[in-house]
Amino acid sequence: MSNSIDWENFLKEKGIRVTRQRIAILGVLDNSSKPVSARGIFDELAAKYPGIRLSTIYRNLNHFTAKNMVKMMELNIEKKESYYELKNRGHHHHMICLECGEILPLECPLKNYLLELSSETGYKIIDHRVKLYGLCPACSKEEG
Amino acid sequence: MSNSIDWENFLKEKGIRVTRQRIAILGVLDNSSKPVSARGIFDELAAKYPGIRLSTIYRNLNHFTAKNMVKMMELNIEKKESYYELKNRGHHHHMICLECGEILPLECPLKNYLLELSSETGYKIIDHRVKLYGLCPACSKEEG
DNA sequence: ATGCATGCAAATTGTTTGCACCCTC
DNA sequence: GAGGGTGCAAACAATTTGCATGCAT
Repeated sequence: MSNSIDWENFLKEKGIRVTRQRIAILGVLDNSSKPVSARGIFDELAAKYPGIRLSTIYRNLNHFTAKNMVKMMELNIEKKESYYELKNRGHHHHMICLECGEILPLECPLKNYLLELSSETGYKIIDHRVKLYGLCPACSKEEG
Repeated sequence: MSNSIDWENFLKEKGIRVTRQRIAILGVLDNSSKPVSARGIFDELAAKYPGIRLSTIYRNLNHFTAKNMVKMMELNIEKKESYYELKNRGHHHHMICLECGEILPLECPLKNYLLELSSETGYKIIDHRVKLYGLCPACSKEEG
């Protein structure tokens, strides 16, 4: 909700060309408390930016991902749609309610485990994903 | 590698109609030490079952997933392709080498964490996914 | 002025669906 | 013989790509 971020400078500092569309996309990502899909971003922008195309969204999301500004993830077990989140929120994971879709951020429970595992196996662990699926208190009540 | 599993009976016991294709698909899953994609299964079967179609593979994988016989997952960060694994291997996770694609099964490090989290938050945790990405010892050497 | 970014449309890829026919129970 | 399963083709959905033009540097 940091309505005031100076995306123009943010992009300039990263050496990325400043365009209306890029600022708009970053704005949507920043305004959302949970990860958003490309289509989700598109839907929010379509009104204000009549000409905007999904390919533009995708191209920029890929660009941002490569520049390590956003993180791509799949939130649903079955859906093939990807979701994106600004990386400035710090490392965390998600718990998703299978019923209502609520998304809860979680602190990473693997810190120590990764260190141990790395030294045990000789693997250099670069990235990891953790997702929990379940029913939030409200929805689990309804189920009985 | 349990070449001897009696899939016919296996299916019958589950109340699932026995077909050549289903037995073949289960065979491929069982013979593979790592998760396989629908296309992967198709490629292995195309020779022996000339008429077989990807839609048959998908339909059956969905069926098996619904019957809780296999588990669907995405192995690659970027790829949208789903992978499938027999559930008879027990609960575990995967570490994937980003360089050579080697897949290592991992014991679940979250058992206690999930219990705690569940009682702390009131969430009923139904399922979860953990994936680690990195470089296996061999590949990390090459990178320097 | 140069080159990267965008709009637009068409191509790709993974997966699903409709329908007629076939096979299992 | 009845209903589910399969082959085949066509539909879908998410994402990518080619190309001409437009805009940021």
